[in-house]
Amino acid sequence: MRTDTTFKRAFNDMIDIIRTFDLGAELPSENALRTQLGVSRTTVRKVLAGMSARGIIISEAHKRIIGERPRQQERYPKEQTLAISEQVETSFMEWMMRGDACAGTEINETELARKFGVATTIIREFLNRFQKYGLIEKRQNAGWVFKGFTASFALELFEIREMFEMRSARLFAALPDRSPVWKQIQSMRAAHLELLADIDARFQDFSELDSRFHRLITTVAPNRFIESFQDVITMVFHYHYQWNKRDERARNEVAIREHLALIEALESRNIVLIDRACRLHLTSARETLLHSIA
Amino acid sequence: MRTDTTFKRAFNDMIDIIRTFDLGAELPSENALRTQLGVSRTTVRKVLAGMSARGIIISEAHKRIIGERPRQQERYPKEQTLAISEQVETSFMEWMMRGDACAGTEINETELARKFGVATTIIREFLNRFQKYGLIEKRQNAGWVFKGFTASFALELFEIREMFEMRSARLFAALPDRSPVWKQIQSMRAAHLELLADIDARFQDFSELDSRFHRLITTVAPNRFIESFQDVITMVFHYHYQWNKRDERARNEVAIREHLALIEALESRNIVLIDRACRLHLTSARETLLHSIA
DNA sequence: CCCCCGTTTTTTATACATAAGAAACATATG
DNA sequence: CATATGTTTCTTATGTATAAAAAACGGGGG
Repeated sequence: MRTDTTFKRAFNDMIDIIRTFDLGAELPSENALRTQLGVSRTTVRKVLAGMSARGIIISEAHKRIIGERPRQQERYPKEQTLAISEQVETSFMEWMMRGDACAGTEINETELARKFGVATTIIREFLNRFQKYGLIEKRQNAGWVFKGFTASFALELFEIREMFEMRSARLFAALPDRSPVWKQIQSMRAAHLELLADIDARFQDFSELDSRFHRLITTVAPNRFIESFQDVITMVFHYHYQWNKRDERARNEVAIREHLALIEALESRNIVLIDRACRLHLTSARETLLHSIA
Repeated sequence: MRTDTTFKRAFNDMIDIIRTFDLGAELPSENALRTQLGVSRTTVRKVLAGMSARGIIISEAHKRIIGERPRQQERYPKEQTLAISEQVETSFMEWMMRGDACAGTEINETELARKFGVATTIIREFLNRFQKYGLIEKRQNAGWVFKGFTASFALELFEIREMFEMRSARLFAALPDRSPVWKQIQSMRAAHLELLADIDARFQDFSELDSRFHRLITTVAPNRFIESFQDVITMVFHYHYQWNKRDERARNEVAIREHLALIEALESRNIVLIDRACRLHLTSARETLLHSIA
């Protein structure tokens, strides 16, 4: 049966919303909450009911009042807020990256389902979606093969990445001054500088910033296929570097500086500079990845 | 429960194999047949059993002999040899291309399952795989949206296609004389000329040749992401033009001539010529597609 | 030993069931 | 009559079941 992760996530989010109100304040309408929480009204009502039962909310005639400040410990644990399909992703990545799997390993749906403690349906669905990352391949009537997180995977990945990103970066040169992107680039630079200033403590935050930066660059001229490919890159970096922490701090610092150089080049509108900065960064990122695979 | 399409397909294939033997001849071993038919030995045995039951094969002590020439009418009909998941693909494409769906249409798993007469599981699996074509998008907990077979879809598709194909075509310039690809290019040219000579009767064969040609070009430097993108292109052309037959003959003839020009350019090894021929063909293909969408 | 075939065990493809969640409908209240 | 809440209906996420297909096992001959 379906898990109630949506409810639990909404419940947790609701705690945060309630904390912005004073005790005794009246809550917004169900519909307003629905929009804020990004779930259906059905779920909102379930959350409200749960909070009423705990005394956090008191339902009076035609209104709901905050009766008690919710405590953080009432939150549902993170794991329970993730749909099974999301948990499977993590489990699978871990299985893969941990090195339990080398190139050519056969992937057995039943076995994975057992190992992860989920239904086979979920595994199939996951594998079908995961196929797009280019790491597994289906064989008719006979399961899947893991193709390996190999050097050639990295090279093929970066060949495409280079095409896509150079294409987007070049488009910056022709971007009008009034484009809102320049503002976003500005705040992107600020975010990079901030992170750099506190690099020793926060170097782990880079991964997410990296993804955001590269996605920003590609948004200048949206293309669904390029955006979909960004998912591949994000996945690779997110999970791969989660299991390969070597030189993480240094690696990220270098990348930040390269990003800053690229930002400067973009702002110069000089296509030669843009090209150079972009290629420099991509080459360096590729070498780093290759290095960590070997 | 699982359908026996594998068996039926193998059965049909087996008829063809048997027809290459004389009456009374001894059949190859189960293992040999397994390789020829591309199925498991379990299925081979089922096929053999079925043929024995029909008197086509006579099992004697430690050997099997052909007792009767199988008739074509004993073949299972084509539909019964397609896995449900394959049939769903066709049904879905038809539903989409017929125009039952316009941009923004919400796709309802349950409804599709009912409409196509299959289990919801299959529909979900299909949609998950189909996602990569960029025509549908998933919304959390709320089904899918059809984004429409629109002009912007075609433009985005061709932007990528151009990057990929120009990249591969350019690589030809540096290809050594002894590369086996040149031979394949030669026979590709022959196939084009043949088709052109008989264009009035065979213009419908172009679609498949087109796909093979473009795939050949990309094989010079294999990249799993580019290959996967070829699937998108193949799908688009295959199904779209199945529902848009306008000017089909003329359209295909133009494309064949463009292919021949590109082949010549490739063989010249002159990067400028290659570039021009490649771009010319892609531009023309794009315009044709755009034209047929409008 | 190595290939062939009969048998048994596993795994995949597909159907079906059901609680959670979304959406639609209905009613009430200002 | 517009908006908020109560109720009903429909859809999705996930688990379970099972026949078909694949793979593994095992005994005989050459």
